[in-house]
Amino acid sequence: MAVDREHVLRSAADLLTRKSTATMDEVAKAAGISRATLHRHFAGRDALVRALESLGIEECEAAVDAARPDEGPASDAVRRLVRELQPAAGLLAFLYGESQLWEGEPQNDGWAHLDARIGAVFQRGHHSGEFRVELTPAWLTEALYGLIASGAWAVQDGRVAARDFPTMVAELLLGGALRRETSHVPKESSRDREIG
Amino acid sequence: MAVDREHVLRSAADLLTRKSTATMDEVAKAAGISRATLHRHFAGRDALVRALESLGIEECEAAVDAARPDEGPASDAVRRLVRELQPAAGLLAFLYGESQLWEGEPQNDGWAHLDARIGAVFQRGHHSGEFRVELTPAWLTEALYGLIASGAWAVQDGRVAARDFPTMVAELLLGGALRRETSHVPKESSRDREIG
DNA sequence: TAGAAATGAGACATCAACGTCTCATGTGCG
DNA sequence: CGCACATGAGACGTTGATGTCTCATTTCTA
Repeated sequence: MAVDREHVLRSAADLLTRKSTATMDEVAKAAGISRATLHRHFAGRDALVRALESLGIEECEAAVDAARPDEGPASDAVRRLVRELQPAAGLLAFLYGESQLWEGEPQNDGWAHLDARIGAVFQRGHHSGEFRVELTPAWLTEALYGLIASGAWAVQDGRVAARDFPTMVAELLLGGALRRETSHVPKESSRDREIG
Repeated sequence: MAVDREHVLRSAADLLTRKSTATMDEVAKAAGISRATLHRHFAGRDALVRALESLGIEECEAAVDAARPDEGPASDAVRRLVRELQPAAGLLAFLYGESQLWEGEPQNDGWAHLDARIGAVFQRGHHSGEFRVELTPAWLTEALYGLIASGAWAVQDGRVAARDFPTMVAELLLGGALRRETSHVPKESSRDREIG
């Protein structure tokens, strides 16, 4: 009976990832509930997007936690990060596009916290000498979001296989960020394969 | 008297890059004309976006031409390409986001032509052994668009300096695509500096 | 200069999405 | 069983953007 708020948000995320301009009616239908009920749980479109924003931040924070960003080489941390972020990639792509519209509005500062955590990984890579200093942490963070969004869309349109997503994103990003002498990009250490 | 169609399109591109949901009224104001006149030149919002699409394709094609994609090392071709594409980056970012909405609609197949030309550069890099084969040309092309869009937004929000745009985008992209033994990224050859 | 053409300003109807509301139905719980 | 509550369906008014139209004004041109 009681609507599963989580399920509604997941459905909305799925739909809005594919069609960011979807109607409240479409969102409701996608979740299998009526528009009235949708409005009972989310005061309006804004409230829904805010909720999705919170969900996205939660998922990303959880992904960063799971990626153990402070452990081992920064490059491995980035690989883990991309892998952990993949489930949230679609939602992230939607929110990344949406964020271009919030001009001066009081946006959720959860993003700032997330940016800082991710930026710290790149910064760590700089200090350890793993990453090239020409590319700033801020830009690498931005590029990570951008590549994840591009990857999510490419997967959705069938231009990239879902199973290749982590490799495509992480190896492209790292190749640019990683300073290394050899052309061989190491496989992920076996320790990092327990999940994938 | 006669409205400068080019100027209207430029203004619209500038505005829509910053605010993709801008109203026809806002577009008109940004171009310094009345909404009525805007409608006289572009039958509606769709027509305007179509025109912007054509403009974007034109500019990209011109940029690819100017980048001499078949000359010299593929990596240098990519650097030239990014540099030539920078002026169109904002428009490209808008259209890239917009393209996520056209599901099955008959989109301008000028994009296919452009994709093919850009993809060919990466393919050339694969065949010559410059680029890593793990990253497909299709993905590299997608990533190029994504990074240009990310770069355009980062510049607009002041997170990246405009003058650093070509370096940030090209070096990140190439570092991932380029197979090289040394960590030193070569400066652009002096031949390529005549424009920048 | 006079006519033709283009523009600006604004009125107007239309339409789609929104948000609110009501009422009947169905489900869970005491 | 009977009550309370959540839902579904749909009506309703509102809003914002769109597209069309008119008319006075300005600008170009013959």
